[in-house]
Amino acid sequence: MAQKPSIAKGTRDFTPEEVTKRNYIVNTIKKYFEVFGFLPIETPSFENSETLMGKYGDEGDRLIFKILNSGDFLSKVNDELFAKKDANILTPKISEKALRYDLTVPFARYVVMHQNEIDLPFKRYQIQPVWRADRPQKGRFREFYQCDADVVGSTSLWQEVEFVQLYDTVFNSLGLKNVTIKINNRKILSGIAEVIGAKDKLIDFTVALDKLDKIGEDGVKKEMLEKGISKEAIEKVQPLFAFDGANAEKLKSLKSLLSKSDEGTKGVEELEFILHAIDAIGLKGAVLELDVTLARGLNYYTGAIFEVAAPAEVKMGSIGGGGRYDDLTGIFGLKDVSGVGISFGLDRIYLVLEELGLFPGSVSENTKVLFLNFGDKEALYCLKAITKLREAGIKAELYPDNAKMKKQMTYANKRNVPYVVLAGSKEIDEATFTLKSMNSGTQDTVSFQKLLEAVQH
RNA sequence: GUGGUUGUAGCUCAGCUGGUUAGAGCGCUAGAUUGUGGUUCUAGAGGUCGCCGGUUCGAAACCGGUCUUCCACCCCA
Repeated sequence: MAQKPSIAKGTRDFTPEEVTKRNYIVNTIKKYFEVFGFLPIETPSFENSETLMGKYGDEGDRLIFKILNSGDFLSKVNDELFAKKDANILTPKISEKALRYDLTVPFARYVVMHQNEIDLPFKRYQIQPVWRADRPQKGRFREFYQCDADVVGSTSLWQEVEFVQLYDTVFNSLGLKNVTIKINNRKILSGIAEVIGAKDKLIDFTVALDKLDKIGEDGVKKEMLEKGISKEAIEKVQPLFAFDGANAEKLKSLKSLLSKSDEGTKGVEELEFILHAIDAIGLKGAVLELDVTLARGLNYYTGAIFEVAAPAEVKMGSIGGGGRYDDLTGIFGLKDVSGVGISFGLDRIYLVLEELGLFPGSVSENTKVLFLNFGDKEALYCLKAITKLREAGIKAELYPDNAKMKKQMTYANKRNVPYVVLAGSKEIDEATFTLKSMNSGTQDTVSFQKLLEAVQH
């Protein structure tokens, strides 16, 4: 006897109900991607390793799933190499492909490879699974879907404005009110680091600042000290910790803080542009909030940074994120193509909607009419009617076996089928059908036309 | 990658300081009901106690390893 089967860590099966609900989210996102003018593309689930490696930092490299070479994958490894046991040297010898880690880097590769057939600015969306060799946690899986929309070939800040609208539109349509779209600008972070004289420590500085709401002011200061940022520098950032109030006030104090940094001032101006535009247009349900502590790990962001936080009552990490990257395709040799994009975290949105009970009741795609099977002659009679119902777009099916009636009825009941049709020799002789409503328990013997009408609404 | 946590019937879980044949509820199958589901009643099936090894006269229980679950950190959607 075989062992009980299992699935790999951090992966999941999806039941028909779950897939239906996931489709509901995906279809909503897809609809608005298209309404906003984005075109769909798809890329392979695995890429050449050199396309992915080194694009996400050391931490990212560790989390990339590597694919073992096919055939004799040890053929390029000699004893000397093997004896060293150095994974960094050995890995490229035995693995030349890797599973996609996100959709942005493959998109950058796509743009470079298809540069001659793409009309800039190019707006694309992509909804595909990605894989990370992470330790699973709540809302963290090793296989999960990203839903990305990006624009390349335009530096216009109107794109950022539209992305904020897109986030607002999608989450509003999903019934998810009170999401917070946090926005910041990489140039502001750079500017702050410059002003306090810690420009070489930009990454450490932003990573520490990012943790403010998690470990508090003292925790952040402690981490900055540990990373070698001077006490005087930390002193100068003090205003950031007391940052509060409306976006306009925040902008004002940022302006004075960064007056001596060209880059920082540029960042504030960009942010101001976006905030003013959104202010003038208005949002349906989301709140746009300037958050100077928002950093995001990906190193390629150069301008605006977005992150969407779920409603406060749900304990969940971010359900979306994105930003502006001025030179993403530069890593593949195509200079001066600016991009900006956002991502929706499908799996986390699912968990949030589930927790808040926001899935509409009508997402089920159930069969509407089940015809019971009393034998081949009766089944043929039923299938003719079923064919006509299907032509009318009604989900109808025949119970495949001539099983006991109780069994067939139980099946209909469990499947939550609202109507059952019984047609035996009596009905065949009269050219009628007995239609039973499973909800009320009542039944009537009717003509096909009446059956169709009854089932149609 | 670091630290902790979890695993017993299809599901949710009991199972005492190690001691006969491992239990419950729900679900499942059959019957009461020969062309009628949900409710009720009756009966029944279903477990190598995650896996491998060790301690012991004896292990679901104790020990080691491993896989898995969930959580925190790291990082991130």
